[in-house]
Amino acid sequence: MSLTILRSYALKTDPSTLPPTILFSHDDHHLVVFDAFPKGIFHFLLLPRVQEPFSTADLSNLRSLLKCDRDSVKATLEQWKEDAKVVVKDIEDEMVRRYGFKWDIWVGFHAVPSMEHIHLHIVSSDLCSEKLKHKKHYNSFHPKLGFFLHLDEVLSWFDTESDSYFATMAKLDKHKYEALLKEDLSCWRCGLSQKNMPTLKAHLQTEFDELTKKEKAKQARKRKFVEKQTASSEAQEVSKKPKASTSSDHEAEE
Amino acid sequence: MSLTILRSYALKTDPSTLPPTILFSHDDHHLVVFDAFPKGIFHFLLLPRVQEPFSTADLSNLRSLLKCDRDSVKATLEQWKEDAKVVVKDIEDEMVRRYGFKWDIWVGFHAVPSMEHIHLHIVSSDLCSEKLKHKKHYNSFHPKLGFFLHLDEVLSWFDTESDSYFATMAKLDKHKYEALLKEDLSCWRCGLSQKNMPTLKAHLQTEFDELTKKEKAKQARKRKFVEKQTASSEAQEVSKKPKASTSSDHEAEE
DNA sequence: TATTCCGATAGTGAC
DNA sequence: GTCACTATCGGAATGAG
Repeated sequence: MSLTILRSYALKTDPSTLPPTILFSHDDHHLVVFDAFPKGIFHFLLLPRVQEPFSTADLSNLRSLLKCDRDSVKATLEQWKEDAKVVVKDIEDEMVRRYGFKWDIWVGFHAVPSMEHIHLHIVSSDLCSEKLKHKKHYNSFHPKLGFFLHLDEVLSWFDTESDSYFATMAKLDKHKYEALLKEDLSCWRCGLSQKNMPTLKAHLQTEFDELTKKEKAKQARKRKFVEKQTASSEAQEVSKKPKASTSSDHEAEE
Repeated sequence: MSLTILRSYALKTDPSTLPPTILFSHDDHHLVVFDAFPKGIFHFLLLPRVQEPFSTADLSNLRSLLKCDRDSVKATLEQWKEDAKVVVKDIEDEMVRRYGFKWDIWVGFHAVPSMEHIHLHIVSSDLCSEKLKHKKHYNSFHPKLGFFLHLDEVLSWFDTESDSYFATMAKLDKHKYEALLKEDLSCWRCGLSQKNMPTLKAHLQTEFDELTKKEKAKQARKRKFVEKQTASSEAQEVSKKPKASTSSDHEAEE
C-alpha cells in the first residue's frame, strides 16, 4: 500500500473522479473517504484539500500543521469540526437505519500517523471490525489512552494563554506516543484488562451486543410509553378531552 | 509429550517389550532408541539403564552424573563411548548402503537437556531433517558452538590434575549455555552466517548435496583407478607378470 | 534445550 | 502509528494411571 495514497486523493483536481467505494463526500475544502481498513462498523477519514494558507507539506500531519500560524490553524480545525459534524450526523442516521439506535462516534487524530497527509478519523466507538487485528490498532483508537487525540482536545490546546503549554502539546513526541501503543490491552468502556487480541475482540463484541440489547429494551419501554400515552390520549378523546401530544424525539428514562 | 518418557524406557525391566519403532538395540547396560524427532538423517539416543553405582537421580542428566564419584563416572563414560562406537558403525553401514558413502557422526550431550534421564545423542552431521525447525534445535547440535558437548570433550575434562577445572566444567551453568542457543545462525561446516532457519536449512541441504556429489566423483575416480589397476594387472598377466593388488579400502587422492 | 499451540513481536517490502 | 508476509520469540499445556 502506498503511504501517500491519501495525499493523492487530497490533491485531486476533481475528487468526484474517485470511485464511490472510496469517496463518501466532498466539497471545496475537504474530501471524506471510507477508511480502506475500517476499525469500527463506521470509519471515515476527513482529508483537507490543499489550499491557502497551507502547503502540501504543512498538511503532511498534525505536527507539521501545528507549526503554522496559530490562528489560521485554530480556524481551520474549527472548520473541520463543523465538517465532521455533518459526517457524524450521516453516520448516526445510518446507525438508526441499520441498528435502530445510535452510539458514540469519535473524531480525532492519531498522534503519530503512518500515512502522509493529515487525516481526521471519524470512527464509531464499537471498534468491532475484522480489520482491527493488532494491539497497535486498538490502542491507537483507545479514547482514553492518549494516542488518539480527540479534535476537541486538540482545540483545547488553543484555549490557553500559555505559549509553552501549546508548544509542549504541539511537539507530539513520536517516541512518547509510540510507547502508548504497547500498553496492555484494556476495554475502553469498562476498564477490564484483556489478555490478548482475540480475548479483547470477543469482549468488544460482547459489549456491543449488550449495548444493543439495552437499547432495544429502552425502545421497548419507549414504545410502551407511547402506547400508554396514545391510549390515554384516546381515552381522553373518548372523554372529550383532546390536546395530549407525543414527541417522536422523546427518550424513555434510563 | 512426557518429559520423563526416556526415563521410563531406561527403567524397563525388559526393554525388548518396546516396539521396534522406538528401540534400536539394547544390552544389560543401555538402550539405544530412535530419536522421535531426528534432527539429522540418522539420530539415536543411548540411554543408560539404571544400575550400580548410580541412582535414577544420578542419571537424571549430565550435571547430576558429574556430581558422582569421578572415577566411576569416567569409567562409565568410557563404556558409553565403546557402546556408541557400535551404533556409529551400524549407522555408517547404513550410510554406505543407502547413500554410497559415509559422513561424520557426532556423539555427545546437550549441556542443558529438556527431558529427564541422561541421553547421549548419536547424530549424523548432515542435520538435514524436517524436524529441525528452530534455531535452538540447530544451535543445540552445532559442533563448535559449545552447547553440544562431544563425549570426547567431556572425557577430556577428566584428563587434568586440576580439580577446579573439572568442577568448573561440570557446573554446566544453565544460564550460560542457554544463551548459546540464541546465537546467530551460521553453517558449522563453512562458517557462513545464515539469516534465518529456512535459509539455513536450504544451505545445509546444499552442503549435503555437494558432499554427495564430491563423494560420487571420488568414487568414480576410485573406480577408474581400480579399472586401470585391473587393466594393468591383466596386461601384466598377459605379459606374464602377476602380483599387482587393489585394496577395497583404497581412497582416491582428494 | 522434548513438542505443539497460540499469540505477540519484529523486519521487509510494497510502486 | 498503512498492510501483508514471513519468521522469530515467548509462554503454557502436555501424560499416565
